[in-house]
Amino acid sequence: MDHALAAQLLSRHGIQPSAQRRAVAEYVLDTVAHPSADRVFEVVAARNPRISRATVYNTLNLLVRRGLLKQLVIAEGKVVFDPNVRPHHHFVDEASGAIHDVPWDALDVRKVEALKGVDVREYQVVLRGRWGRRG
Amino acid sequence: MDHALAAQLLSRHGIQPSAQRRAVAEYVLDTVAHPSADRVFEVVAARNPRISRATVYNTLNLLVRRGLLKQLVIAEGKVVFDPNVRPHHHFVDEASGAIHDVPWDALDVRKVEALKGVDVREYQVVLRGRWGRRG
DNA sequence: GTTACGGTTTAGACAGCGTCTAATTCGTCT
DNA sequence: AGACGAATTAGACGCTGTCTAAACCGTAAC
Repeated sequence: MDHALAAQLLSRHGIQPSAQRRAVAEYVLDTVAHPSADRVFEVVAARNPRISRATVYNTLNLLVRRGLLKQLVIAEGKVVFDPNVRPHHHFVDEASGAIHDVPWDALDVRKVEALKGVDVREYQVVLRGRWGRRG
Repeated sequence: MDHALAAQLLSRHGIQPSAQRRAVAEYVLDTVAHPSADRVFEVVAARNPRISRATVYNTLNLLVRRGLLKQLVIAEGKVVFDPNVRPHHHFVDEASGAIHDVPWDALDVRKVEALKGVDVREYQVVLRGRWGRRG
């Protein structure tokens, strides 16, 4: 994602597009790698040494609050981020730990509405196994 | 769960039933609270002060390896344990963070076998929302 | 009963993730 | 240039989890 588009997106969501926030946004809003916060810090700091860990964490949490990013609790020991904020499922490769998106329509979940006594705000299927094999 | 039954279960799975392991098993194999490792340590240490954090972690990992317990990566920042090792789904209460089991048959997931190029070893639906409301 | 042995437990050091704070820097407006 | 609020920074801190080396069992042999 380029500089100008990142700034545009931030502004449109009420976030002041500082240089550091643009740098974070350029990477994290345009990846399918589901990076952790520390991974984002590594990548962004490599390009732009003038950024601190705290700023990366603050910016990521801000992007989540503003709906540009979604937090996933799927990987052990850390939270990862996904710029795809539309409903979809996730596949976790057990060998590599890599997380892959599975389109919403690829699976069919029924009877969610039939659950009694609960208010479901969102749901997803989390699959684990091996990715990239003859299925 | 009582002393004798815990010892029996451990032995049956090839685990020497020491006093510390029995104490951990008595609690964690008979709860629906989905406790974290540190929570297990708190509860067990309160009853039996002669146990260390390392032993609790070691015992929990051992129970997982032996199939008596399942690890869940659902809560932020920590792993939780579930003595229900049969397939089932999970509901996360967003207000309290509490995790509830949802029976396998309560939901119906279709088209998993139709996924191409993957080898699915297991899957579950993770729901988030409010538990205990008129649904 | 004491010796020896393998397995278990222990305290504490250590590393990674994430938050917080106080001080500094930045951008803008005057 | 000066002043102000917002953003950023380094580092301290707390929690989760693993590792290590030493101490501690329990049992079997003498």
